[in-house]
Amino acid sequence: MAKKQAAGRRYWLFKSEPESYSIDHLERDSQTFWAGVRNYQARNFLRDDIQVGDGVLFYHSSTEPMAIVGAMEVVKAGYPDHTAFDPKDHHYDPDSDPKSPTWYMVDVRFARKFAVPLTRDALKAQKGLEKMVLLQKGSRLSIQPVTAEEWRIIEELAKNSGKSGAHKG
DNA sequence: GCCAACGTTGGC
DNA sequence: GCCAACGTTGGC
Repeated sequence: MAKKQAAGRRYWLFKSEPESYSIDHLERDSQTFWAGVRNYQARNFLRDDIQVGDGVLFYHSSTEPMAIVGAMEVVKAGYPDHTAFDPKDHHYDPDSDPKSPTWYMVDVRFARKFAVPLTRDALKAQKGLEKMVLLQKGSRLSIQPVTAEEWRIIEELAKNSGKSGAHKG
């Protein structure tokens, strides 16, 4: 029981630059493998912690506006990132041996796109999200944990901004 | 476009 | 095993 705790659903946030892969790409594809993560801390989450059924927030980074734009669900837990083995792939890593892979990925499916993106500024202004990894100064983790409480607040925000968006103001 | 924060590499 | 140099991330 060391590895698979029977704990409940857990929550995460994945970053992506929308120019390379956006929520709209995911909606089009409906499912994808989240490849190309080349950071050990993020790798550990992918390999060891992220489980089928976990909820994942989709964050658009390095864009205007930076925002959480929707949600996904994990449909396959950590397995070797094959893009590391392909010399033609942008994420090729000659040090990753297929017999003992360095890098891992998970599969996610599109759950929903928020009616209104929850911008970084809005998140920063939101009570209860002060400790979000995303909002910590200098945080560069592209795969990061989200607490159940943070998830709840964000779901609520998404729901409410969706409503008010209909009648502006 | 700038640059601070961070992670990785490599000389010693 | 330290740490300076370097490359990258990503907010601003």
